[in-house]
Amino acid sequence: MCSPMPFSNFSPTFSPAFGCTESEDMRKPCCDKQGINKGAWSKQEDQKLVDYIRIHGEGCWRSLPKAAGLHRCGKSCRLRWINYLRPDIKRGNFAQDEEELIIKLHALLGNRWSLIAGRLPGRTDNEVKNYWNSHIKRKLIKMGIDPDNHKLNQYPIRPQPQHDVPPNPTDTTSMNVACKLRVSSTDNDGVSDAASYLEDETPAAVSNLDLDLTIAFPSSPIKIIEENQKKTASIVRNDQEEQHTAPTLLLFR
DNA sequence: AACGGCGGCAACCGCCGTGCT
DNA sequence: AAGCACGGCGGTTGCCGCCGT
Repeated sequence: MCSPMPFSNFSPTFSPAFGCTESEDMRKPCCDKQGINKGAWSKQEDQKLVDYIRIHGEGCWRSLPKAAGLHRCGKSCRLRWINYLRPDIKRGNFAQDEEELIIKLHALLGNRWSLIAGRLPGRTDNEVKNYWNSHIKRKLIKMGIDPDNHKLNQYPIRPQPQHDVPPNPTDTTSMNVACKLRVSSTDNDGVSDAASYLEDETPAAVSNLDLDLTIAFPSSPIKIIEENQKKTASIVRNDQEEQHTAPTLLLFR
């Protein structure tokens, strides 16, 4: 799912089908929900799971709880291992570059957290998803950016310079901001293409992902010309003015 | 000090794709 | 071909700690 499994060859005794004989365990429900612990994991449970996977490796999650002496559903064990116990988990705050990468990848892939997390070594999909929902989403909303489609859905909360033509606040379509990506897709319809594009890349290559998330108001040809003239003029303006005329996502400056 | 609101995060739920019988 | 179980994924929930009143 995410980064390559460090324990894939963890133990020479690893057998993917450990405790998973067809006659005994195949084609049975995941768990009968009876006598199954739920909720937070205790240290003892964590230790049991870690110890078991250290010896036997991952595989056959359904039979794992029984084999490891855990009163948990296999899914729960898998989740606990992947999201918390794996030794390559990078815990702690997200770095600025990680945050930027998440935003860029989300613009490309949407809510495909496992794909996004796969580009962030040591981060899990759950962690990325939580960070997006609790931090980034709010941040973007504050900036007047729709976190779902990465378009400007309201004018950024900042004083407007007189020389700029303010968008009609009642015309929401004119407020749309296109995220221009230098990859094959330019909108959500291209997500699958972009996803496959990403999937073919190595993590190292992704770090060079050249995403231009400059945003611009879609307009008529005349307006586009006017935009270009403004942009050209804005080059010689100071940085503060430039922020008003060329609404680029601040995060990518 | 007590209480309530809020945010962060771990964990669960339910669906889907895949592979096996 | 159909049915079933498994693994994986995204959405959602609920607990817990922090902070303000």
